[in-house]
Amino acid sequence: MSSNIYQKYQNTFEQSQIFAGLDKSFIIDCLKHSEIKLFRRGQYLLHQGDKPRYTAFILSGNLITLRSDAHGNEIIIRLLEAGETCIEAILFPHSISSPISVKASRSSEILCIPAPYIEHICLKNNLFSRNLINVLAFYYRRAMQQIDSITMQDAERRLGQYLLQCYLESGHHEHFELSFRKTDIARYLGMSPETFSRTLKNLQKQYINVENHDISLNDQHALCCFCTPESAVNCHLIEKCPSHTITAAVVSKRNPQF
Amino acid sequence: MSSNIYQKYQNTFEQSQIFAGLDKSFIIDCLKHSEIKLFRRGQYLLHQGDKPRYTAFILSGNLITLRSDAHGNEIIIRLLEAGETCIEAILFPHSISSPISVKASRSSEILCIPAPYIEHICLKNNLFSRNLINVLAFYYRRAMQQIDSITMQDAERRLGQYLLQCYLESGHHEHFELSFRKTDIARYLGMSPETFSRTLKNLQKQYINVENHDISLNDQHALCCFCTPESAVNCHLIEKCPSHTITAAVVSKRNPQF
DNA sequence: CGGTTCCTTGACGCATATCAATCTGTGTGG
DNA sequence: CCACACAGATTGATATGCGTCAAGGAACCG
Repeated sequence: MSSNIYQKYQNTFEQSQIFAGLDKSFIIDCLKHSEIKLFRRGQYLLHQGDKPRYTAFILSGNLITLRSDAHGNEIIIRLLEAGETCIEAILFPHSISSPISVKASRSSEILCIPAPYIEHICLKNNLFSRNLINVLAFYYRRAMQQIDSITMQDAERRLGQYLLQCYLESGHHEHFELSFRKTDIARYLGMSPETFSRTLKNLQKQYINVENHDISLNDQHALCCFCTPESAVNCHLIEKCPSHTITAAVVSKRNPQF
Repeated sequence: MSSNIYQKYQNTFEQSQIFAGLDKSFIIDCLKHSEIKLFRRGQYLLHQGDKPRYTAFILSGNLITLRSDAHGNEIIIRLLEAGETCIEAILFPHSISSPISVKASRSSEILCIPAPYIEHICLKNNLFSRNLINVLAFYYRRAMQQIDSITMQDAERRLGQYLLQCYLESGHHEHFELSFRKTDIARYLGMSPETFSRTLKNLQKQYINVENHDISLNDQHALCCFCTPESAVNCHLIEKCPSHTITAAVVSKRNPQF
């Protein structure tokens, strides 16, 4: 039973940060203590203000984490793919109210790992708690980048960086597609859907070709001008890249004080 | 030696999140493996792009974490007081380059806890690694709030919320002072120093009195209109508060889906 | 095929950044 | 102790990026 599920999603487990390095028996034990739920598009896993009961691991589909204010305005914090987790940060310390909502952006199979079990394996398994620390640290750093880019970069740079990231995550395919609705990507990048649309049109003139949700780069290096130290890490064309040498120079210019 | 230092800063240790619940011997052992350094105003503990060597625990003074782009523009991620830590998130996984710089905003005594020792006690002491998870989760949630307020709130609301937070942290003293330079607070709140200055002047007309870095509230509830679910948790005047009932209603309106 | 949701496009206004000048406070050295 | 210097803060004038409002168009789904 759990074994079947393990095999079906083995790749997803192995490539995830949260289960990295953990063996089959650990994951199967985790599956036995958890529940798999199906969420349809637009359905909520958690509402702002609720107390979370489990951590969500995406087996398939996409989730969105968001915050909304009293006027109903929404801002999207994260766009999640299979193998990612959310609602980890809200379990610690337990019994706090959630500052975010989580909803499915398309039909998604979610592994719901109960909060008490998470606490249990945190204490029992050092590798798991180490993984959890890595995950939290990773998303915390990503949040810093978001703050940075929202305050210091204009809409075009933000969108360009996002597209570059999609390109790199697609495995350097010059043709890829957006996994989320444009409205959601817009809110994730801190801009209105209208601005998103206009900005994409501008980029189209210079770097890319857009057809609905399909993006094609004019050439391999089309988006290189949007490279950052963070995205450079995931790029395996660095050596040949004209703009990377510049980026690298800027970063290494600074010297440690001690 | 280490024992003297422990006694001098006992309160700071006990009230910190990272050492919460850990006993004297643990902290003294930690002191023995660490080094106390003095940083003067403006001096850097870490530059963007460097590999961090330790976690910084503030014994006294103030630190600032920031990011800067190629043009020299800076944005401030956190403003830290005694008892807080930074450079924890950057140690996991180890040997990544720092996405942030850290500098002292005034003369500060910093306990520098070496990265290898942190890793060591993470594996050895479950309570410590639990604390670390709490700390990371806490700052991650704070970063989400920052993203939220930068995109959805105007300058006046952001500054009002910040002042309310200062008021609450001061222990509800109607008179308190800003612990940081106004320029730095401005960049932390995602606005220019000029906008900060103008916005503060606007608030002065209605809610508060400002004299340099000294702030006095017109009355206990002067800043209540800037209350959020996050700040409400730290407020012990909630029952009597006119605006809180409204905030509470908004939050509890949403129902869990299951 | 009709309806709904999502996306696009245009016109307009505002909040906030930027530039530039002045003012204030603080600390330093003579 | 005063005067000078400098960083920080304020203030005004101007520019602009982006949000908002409103309407039209395209794609999708039952």
